Amino acid sequence: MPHNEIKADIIQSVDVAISVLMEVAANPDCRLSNIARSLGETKPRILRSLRTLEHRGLVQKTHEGGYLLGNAMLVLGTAASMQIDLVKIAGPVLESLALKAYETVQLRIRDNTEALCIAKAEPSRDLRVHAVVGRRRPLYAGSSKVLLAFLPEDLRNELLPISLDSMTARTITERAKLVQELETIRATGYCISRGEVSEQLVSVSLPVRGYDGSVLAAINIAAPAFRTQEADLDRYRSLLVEGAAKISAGLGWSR
Amino acid sequence: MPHNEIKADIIQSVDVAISVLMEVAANPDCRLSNIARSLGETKPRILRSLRTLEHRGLVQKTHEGGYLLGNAMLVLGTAASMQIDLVKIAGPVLESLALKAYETVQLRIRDNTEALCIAKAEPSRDLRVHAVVGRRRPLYAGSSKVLLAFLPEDLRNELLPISLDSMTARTITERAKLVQELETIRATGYCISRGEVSEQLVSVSLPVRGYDGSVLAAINIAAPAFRTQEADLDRYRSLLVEGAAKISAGLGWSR
DNA sequence: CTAACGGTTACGATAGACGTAACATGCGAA
DNA sequence: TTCGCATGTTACGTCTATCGTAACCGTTAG
Repeated sequence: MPHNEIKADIIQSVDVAISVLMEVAANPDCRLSNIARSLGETKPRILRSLRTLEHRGLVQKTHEGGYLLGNAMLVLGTAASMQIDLVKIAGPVLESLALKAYETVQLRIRDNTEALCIAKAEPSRDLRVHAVVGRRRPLYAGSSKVLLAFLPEDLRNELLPISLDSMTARTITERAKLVQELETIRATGYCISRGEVSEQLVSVSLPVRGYDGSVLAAINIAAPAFRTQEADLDRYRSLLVEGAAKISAGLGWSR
Repeated sequence: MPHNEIKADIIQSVDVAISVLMEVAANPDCRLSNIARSLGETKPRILRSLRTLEHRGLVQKTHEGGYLLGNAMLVLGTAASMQIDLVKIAGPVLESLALKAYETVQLRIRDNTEALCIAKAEPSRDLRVHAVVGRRRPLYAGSSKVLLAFLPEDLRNELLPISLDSMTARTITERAKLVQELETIRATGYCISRGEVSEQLVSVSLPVRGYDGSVLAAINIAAPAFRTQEADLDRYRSLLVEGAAKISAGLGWSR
């Protein structure tokens, strides 16, 4: 059976069960057949998975037969946010930044080859940038570039895909230009993106450092371009400097 | 093997993997051997589970070798709070109540034979009641009684344990008295607990209803007894009436 | 030094998870 | 009505994926 060559001691049943969880998370109220089809598995297998997950409260079945994440998931989720220092410490800081900047603030980490949003805070105004915990973005576009910039050179090169897909007209797609931009980011310590990911948005971002000085995450403020002047970007930047310092300090970093 | 007789199509490997998750959630930074011992499983089995979970980012290993919940868990957790109507709708209401009452507010559901806290909001004052999402309490003591009161009679009797353990001197331990109290709660529509669960605490609670009028949850405000007058309890009660109505309405209930 | 413990690997035996196939049910079209 | 095509479910025999044992490293402690 020439199936998956590389597999390091993974329990398949658990692995598909996790896939099922992810699927339910991504498609609320989805049904057995959908999941089976999306994952390319047989229905009985998925059914068994779902039953097991339901048994433990990780998913629940609506009276119409759709599946949702369950209460145990809430419990595990809040436990996670208490256990992960980064989130625990960053939470209040993000809130405070969102209040002061009156724009959306996000905390992102690098998850393998992508940037992953793991926390956010949104201002209470009608028009605002919408952030989603769990959303992934390429590392080379927009604010996420900071996560790339401070990486050891070999790893950085490894993580840069051969071709840089352009998300908007302003996305940097030339590798050389990107490398140069990363250099600038490392020098100045921050990154400003104007419409690289989404035409109408601008954002400022800064690195967050761990106890050993390594860059663990990036915080950024994202705003609609039309209401954001240069002066605002400057303000956001200094707010972020303060916020990043606070989080980094909480993680044990002393410059 | 005279082990567990009743089991309805549960995948064991997944089941223990979930147990492992729970264990990691409850004991941050715990180690392989601990988990294996707590669960009464062999080390290799748990190691395989952990590896699989780590592979998918549900847990992560600290450089010291302890295990924590991982980033994927955060994602699933926030997905859960967006999917579960009750939490989604109640969230802002709880926040607003906590602000007005300036005391801790909790949302609880019945999970089998226990009350389970699935959301909370705490005021920003130094001395406050500490609530934990995921904490379980018996159904018959304190605020949780509302969850019992509105249940169909047969189920209610089934869920009452033979002996009511007293948590404090004020816990109701006589079954007859409890039944009478439940009657009162049903009649008045709310429940006040004075030190039934913890000596120094008082709390008021009300039922939250689903689209069909069934009681899905209970919200309560808990406060230190020493700073809570009768008038405060009254205020909390009317705040809760308002809040419960808002949540119930959000769930599709029209009296 | 040995003993004890945590983590890990190897491997062969077997329980248990697997897919196939068939059944149940509902819905809509022909 | 009957047929077709979905979804969800059960049954069952096959065989594989998962299990525990045992042995192996390291490190710590005594």
